Amino acid sequence: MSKNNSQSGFARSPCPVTSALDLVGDKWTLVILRDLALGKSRYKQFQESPENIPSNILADRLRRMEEHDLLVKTAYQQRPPRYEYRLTQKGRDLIPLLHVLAKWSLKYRPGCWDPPERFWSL
Amino acid sequence: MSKNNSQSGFARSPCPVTSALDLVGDKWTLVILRDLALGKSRYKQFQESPENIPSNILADRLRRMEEHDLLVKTAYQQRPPRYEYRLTQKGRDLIPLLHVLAKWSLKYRPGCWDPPERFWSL
DNA sequence: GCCTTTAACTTTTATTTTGCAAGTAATAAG
DNA sequence: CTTATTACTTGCAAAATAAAAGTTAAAGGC
Repeated sequence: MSKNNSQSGFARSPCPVTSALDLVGDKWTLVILRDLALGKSRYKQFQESPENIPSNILADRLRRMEEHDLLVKTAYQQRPPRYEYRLTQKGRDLIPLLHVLAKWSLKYRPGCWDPPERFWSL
Repeated sequence: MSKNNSQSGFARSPCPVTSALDLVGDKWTLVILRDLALGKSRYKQFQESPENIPSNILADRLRRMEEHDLLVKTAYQQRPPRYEYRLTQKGRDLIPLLHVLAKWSLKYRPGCWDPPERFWSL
């Protein structure tokens, strides 16, 4: 049920590269972070992204990201219960990762689209 | 046998964030990149890193990274056959990712170690 | 020549993670 | 009372990852 290495909090090693990757280095977390950074905040909106994240994975990742305080989940109405997800500062501090990834892709992956202007100013 | 979406070369979408993640957004590729960036070049050296990458995965990732031109594999002697792996410019251009990850960890993941001085100047 | 060692993998067999399809809960609207 | 919407959960299949052991091609010692 848990995937972490003993008590240390580091799944693989205390290396600052891998310790971050232990939290965000999976197939979907940074995709969700991108959506959050671009202003999406609701479950449905994440599902509508072109990558088609499976619903169970989405629920699990949102849960884990909240657990690690990358985002906060709040009800924006209670009848019927509806929620929104927002990045914390800890989560926003990962946005530079998205910039590096995007710049690299624009250089080396022909055919990928240009992000909206405001992406770069996040 | 292949994991890519039709002909486009993009496994998930042409988004510049996900298109890079399609290549390096798995559990091990960036750990290997870290080792390469820090000067390791041989199979055995990667295996000795504290994260303990499984041997079959290491072989597969090195293969994929070469396939995507993130590194080149060359024999540094032929009897017995021995190889070394070196980053290409395309691979080196991913190093800023490691810097962002490490900075974030130093801020938010207490207990992880400080990288060697020369890590930051890569 | 024979035995042990080393580097670089591969193979086999688990275990875990991811993906897909369908289902559920709590309302609102008609 | 029926349909729709949002936010999920559940069950099962498929794929990825992991652990352990085995293989290949030599070198080096005795």
